[in-house]
Amino acid sequence: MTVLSAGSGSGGATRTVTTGTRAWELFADDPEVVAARVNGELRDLSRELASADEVEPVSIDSTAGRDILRHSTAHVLAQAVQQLFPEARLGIGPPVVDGFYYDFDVAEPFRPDDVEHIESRMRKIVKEGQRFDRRAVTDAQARDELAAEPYKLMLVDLKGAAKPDDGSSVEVGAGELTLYDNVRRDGSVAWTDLCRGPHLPTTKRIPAFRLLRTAAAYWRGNEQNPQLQRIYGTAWESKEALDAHLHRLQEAQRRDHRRLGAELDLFSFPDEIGSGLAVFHPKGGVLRKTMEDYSRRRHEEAGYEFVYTPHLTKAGLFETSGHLQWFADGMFPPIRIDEERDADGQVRKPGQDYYLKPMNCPMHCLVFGSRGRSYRELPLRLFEFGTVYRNEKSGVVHGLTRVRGLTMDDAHIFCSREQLRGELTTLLVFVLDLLRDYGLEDFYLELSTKDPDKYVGDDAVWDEATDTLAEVAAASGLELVPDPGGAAFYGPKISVQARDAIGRTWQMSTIQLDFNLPERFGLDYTAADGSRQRPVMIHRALFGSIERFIGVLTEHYAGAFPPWLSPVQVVGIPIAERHAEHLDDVASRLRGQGVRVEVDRSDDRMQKKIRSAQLQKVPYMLIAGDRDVDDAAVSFRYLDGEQDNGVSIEVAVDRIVTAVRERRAR
RNA sequence: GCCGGCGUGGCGCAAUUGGUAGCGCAUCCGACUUGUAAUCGGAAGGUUAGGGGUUCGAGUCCCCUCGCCGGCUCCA
Repeated sequence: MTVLSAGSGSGGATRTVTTGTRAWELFADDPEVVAARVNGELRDLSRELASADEVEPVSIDSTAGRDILRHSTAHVLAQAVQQLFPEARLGIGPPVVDGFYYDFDVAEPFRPDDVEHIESRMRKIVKEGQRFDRRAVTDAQARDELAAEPYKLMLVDLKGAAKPDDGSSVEVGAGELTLYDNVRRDGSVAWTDLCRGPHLPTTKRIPAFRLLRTAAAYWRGNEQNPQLQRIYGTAWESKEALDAHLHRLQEAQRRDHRRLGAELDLFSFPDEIGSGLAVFHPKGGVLRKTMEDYSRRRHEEAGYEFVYTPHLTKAGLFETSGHLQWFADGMFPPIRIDEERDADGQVRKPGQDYYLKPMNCPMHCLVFGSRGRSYRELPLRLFEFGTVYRNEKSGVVHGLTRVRGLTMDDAHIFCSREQLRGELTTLLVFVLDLLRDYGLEDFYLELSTKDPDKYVGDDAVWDEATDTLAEVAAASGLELVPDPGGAAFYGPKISVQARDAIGRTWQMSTIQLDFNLPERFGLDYTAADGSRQRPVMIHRALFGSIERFIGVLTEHYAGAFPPWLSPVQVVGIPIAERHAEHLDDVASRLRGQGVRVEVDRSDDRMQKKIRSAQLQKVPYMLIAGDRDVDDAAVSFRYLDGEQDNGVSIEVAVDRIVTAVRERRAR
């Protein structure tokens, strides 16, 4: 037998033990070890080993170890729930990122104080130190023991067909069925669940956990299935790790763009307008305008041409594009213009349906098709901050990240097949460069490829395009995550995922090939040899939606935008009223250089003014008192509390203007 | 769309078993003029999201609508 050190994957000391040894005997002196990886497969510490086995300890603070901890905690949750609510039927209880959940079928949904009771019952179970005891059973035995658990019975029927992505694989694997008994110290069985394991040796080995929230969830993730009540929780290898996680949750809350949007007076969602429809206030407006202006400039430099198209169109356009056939339920219902009849009842003007546009591409196709096109015009890059409306389902609307009215920084590139490779290469570089300029640094790519059952277009073109995307992605040096079958029916796609300041990932830009729309719109151009050729179309958006991008940046920066984006860049704070004039002079010099600056002339005390500017997250506070006035200087205070006193006005203005121009962090 | 929770001045929160809607911040006015995160005093501000019902009486109980929050499903 070979015993490896945790996480080593290879090497390690070789120890000879007899068959029948149990894994825990090997790691008895290490309390962190909660399971074993035997020949690459996770096993309970109590499982017997064979002499040829390669055994690696699994530590509770490893990824696999935490999953086991969380899954075991989910069992404790389920036991607690069934003790308190004997009629509750069990769904599934897998570990998820940073935690776990368990689904229950109960007559009454859980209430907040139920959760408290459940949690304290769980603590009792943990204290009891129940052993997790594995027992292999036949299908018939399992059905017999689980007769009262209809959902578990369904899982038994699904055995082998369990999808890895719906969580059911934690209950049943492809091999034999197993039950886990929770055995008390006195040998009595407290509770049993269908589960493939592995588990912690005992409940006592759960160092720290917390129940977080309840919610409804469809059985096996399908809307057609009944809804179960889900309880979410988290569990960690130590109290400190749990606290750190709860602190991260708090941090995410502190950064919530909905909260910061109100605090910083950036935007709001007036009930009077409707769900998912934002208005930008002056401070959010200047932020947005700055973002857009910079984007426009970069697009201009990169050879894009600007177009403008209306928000509303007759139904026919979306019949041509196919949107009405595919996505009608995501579109707002039509505005019906009734037909008009004359006195004789003859139709004078036929009725018409008009739709709010959910996408800009059909309009851009019309621009391309508005006259004959030459190969000399390609690639033709049409750009628009195009506002679109999507009838998002009521339950999904969420701050700025999921809205019903949004503005895409949308472009459609029409090029020849020969140009595709070059265009995609420069495009990806352009996209990443621009995102970096806005302060996102950490990316990975996702390549969505053909769903063989659902696509249009020529296989050869698909292959070529997909290969090109893959090459371009590889050349970027970024991590590439394949998403097989994830492409839309009309073409493959690369999406850029960005990690923010606290490590969350957001889907940002998409670069999507389209073999469908040029066909549907009958677009063509005259090639050098005089033949008519069909262009390939690339859809691309960097921000995705500007609203959402503002939301993401707000959370990324926790509202403390870098100077170039900050709605108010400088606040002048006079120590006494007599110093205000001096700051007005400085302010007007800054304003002359395009800096957004205010002088706080309120009758608050200076300390209060600092606090106000701090809460508004203004990057530069310029403070002036007698000393500064005498020296023709100002004193800097930055958001981190650092000061730089007695800086000459000359230097101060230059420092700020330079930081803004170069988009520096401060 | 589904399940649950919630909706009280601009914001954050109070309001015994159904019995006169309060507080802090912000706002406005006045006083004060102070070197790095909250000076003091005063005033104004609410048909308790909207509509309907029960009741002598509803912020509180019931129904509907709208909106928000947490999930599920969805996201061209």
